[in-house]
Amino acid sequence: MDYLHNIKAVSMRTGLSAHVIRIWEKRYGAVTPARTASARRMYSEEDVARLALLSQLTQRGFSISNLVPLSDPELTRLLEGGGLVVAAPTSTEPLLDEDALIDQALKATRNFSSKDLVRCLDEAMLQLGASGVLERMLLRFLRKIGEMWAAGDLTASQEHFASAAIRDYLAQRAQSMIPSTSAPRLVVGTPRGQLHELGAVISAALARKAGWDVIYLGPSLPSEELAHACMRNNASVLALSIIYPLDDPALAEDLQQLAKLLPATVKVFVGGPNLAYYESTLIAMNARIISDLSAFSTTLRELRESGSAPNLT
Amino acid sequence: MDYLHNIKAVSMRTGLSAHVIRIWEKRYGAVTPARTASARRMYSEEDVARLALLSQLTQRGFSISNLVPLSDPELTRLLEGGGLVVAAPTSTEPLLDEDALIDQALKATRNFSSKDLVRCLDEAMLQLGASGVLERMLLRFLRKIGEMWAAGDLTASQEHFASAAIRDYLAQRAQSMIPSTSAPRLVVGTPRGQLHELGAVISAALARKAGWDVIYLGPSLPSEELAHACMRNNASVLALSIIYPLDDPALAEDLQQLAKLLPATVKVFVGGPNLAYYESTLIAMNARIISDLSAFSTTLRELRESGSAPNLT
DNA sequence: CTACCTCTGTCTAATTTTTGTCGAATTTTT
DNA sequence: AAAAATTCGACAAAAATTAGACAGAGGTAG
Repeated sequence: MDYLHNIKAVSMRTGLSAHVIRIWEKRYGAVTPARTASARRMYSEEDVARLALLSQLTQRGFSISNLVPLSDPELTRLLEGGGLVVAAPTSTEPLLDEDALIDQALKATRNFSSKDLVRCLDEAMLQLGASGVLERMLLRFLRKIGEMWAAGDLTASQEHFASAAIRDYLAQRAQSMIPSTSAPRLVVGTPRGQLHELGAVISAALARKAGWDVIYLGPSLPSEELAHACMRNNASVLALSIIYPLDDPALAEDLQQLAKLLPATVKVFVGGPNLAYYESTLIAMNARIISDLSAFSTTLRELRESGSAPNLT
Repeated sequence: MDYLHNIKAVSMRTGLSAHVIRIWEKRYGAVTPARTASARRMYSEEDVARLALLSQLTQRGFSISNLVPLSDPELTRLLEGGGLVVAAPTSTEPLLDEDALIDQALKATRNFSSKDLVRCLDEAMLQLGASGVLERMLLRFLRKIGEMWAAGDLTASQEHFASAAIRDYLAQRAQSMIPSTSAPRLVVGTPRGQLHELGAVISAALARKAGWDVIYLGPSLPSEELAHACMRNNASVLALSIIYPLDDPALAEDLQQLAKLLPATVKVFVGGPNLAYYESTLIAMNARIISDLSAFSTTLRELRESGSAPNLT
């Protein structure tokens, strides 16, 4: 019934090293495990759960000494609330507006500093909320990067670096929501030749947040592949991001082919800074152009709720 | 009807050595097999099942002395609740385990099931440890994907999906170690034309684990960009992954140019399934070919400790 | 800006307990 | 006779314990 765990098992389950588990006990009394006759620590299931919570929260930047006085339910709330519950600890910095945050993010990108970029995004999450970051800030950031790149103020490696760092950030912090089994599927990617994946990354995070079961494919997929992935997974939406180049005849052709391959049940959404060149093609294939991410988000929610997705195997 | 097994058979079915089975009986009374008139141990099917459970659980860090007092249903519950495994009963060679995990991962990839893929990776982390997963399993998985893709058994979208899912997984669970300020820098990416980033992802995770400050650039960067990123960040190592195509003359040229652009202080490591085509170029540019990831890992640790990295802003 | 301080995690060393492996002598099975 | 199991004791390796030292990050006061 109440099995007790040795420190090794606890270490494996919580991701904390045995050293840290002991030192937390000694310094802060984080948990007080039972002891065997020979002084081995034996942890209850509750101990393990608490340590797991502490582990998650310290990884997000909370300090262990502040965490320890809290009860388990408080820790849980903190974790779920994304840290919004408790006042920011002793930050005397002036509140940054969206523009300042974007500037900071650009600076971090220029310096290849993932640490600074993460800090900036954390700050932005607090200031603007998840939807503010996804729907507005990151989008503007992305456009800005595009402009600077075109102007030669930013290198491709810096752009790639930022994409990768933001991708990792979103994977880590964006709610790792497990989509319900009834969630409709959405395939995200960029078409062939489109190497910039940040737009797709943002859309994927947004869709996950809207309760969709997202299948993320990454950049540069030919139309057969996109169509195959949609059909194989019975997806009801395909979201594409087009950023550069913005006038690729091969891409227009590819899109036309995509329209032929794709069953009519799959709605196509396309986003990008300036889709004028592809507009006629997109209209012909009945794709919807995303110009506003919050509208995209709303649409996804509506689609999900209207449940127009008869999912079968 | 109740067939009884001799100790050898039990040993093979549970993966435990005959020695261990006996000593567990003697010290802890793990099971009490029937005996023949001449004192041979004869194990029932239930005995075998219990030993198999114990074997699985000890492999995960539970200690045998704690386990023995539990009943079979309790052991089962522990196995299911504590780990994330469904676990086929009683199949146990370590080699087979790794193969089975890879098979599972391939199946998840084919089905575009990130849930299954994550579960499989969690399981693998427990069974093989982080370095086992990074240095062996994922590498073999990657090769297998390459083969299947070449054979037409897997689509590009499936390959992309797996890359993205594994990338997210590693971002989430691999310890988001914050490198110390004195950590030497390493730039990771794939050269121009190389769209498959999984190899680079694995190297990046490995390097982070070895205490390096990793700057991840993602796929397909021209040599100027790679060189620029290295110099801009005062990196001491550049790690490249080359997977497909394996005979691209443009890439060979690009590598030569890279050698010219890169300062001599930057060591170059290159990994890939079969680098014969580029070998002469790589040797000429004094790059080191990675054929064994655990050796790569060791080398990185050594380099870091020998501390030949005068870092400046 | 520097010098100090605290917080936190890592690491080492010496010791003890737990656990797995081995060899030798003996008996049974093939 | 060779192969397989048995028991027993010895031993080696792994894991856990304590205590203390140490280093990096970040904050604070001068």
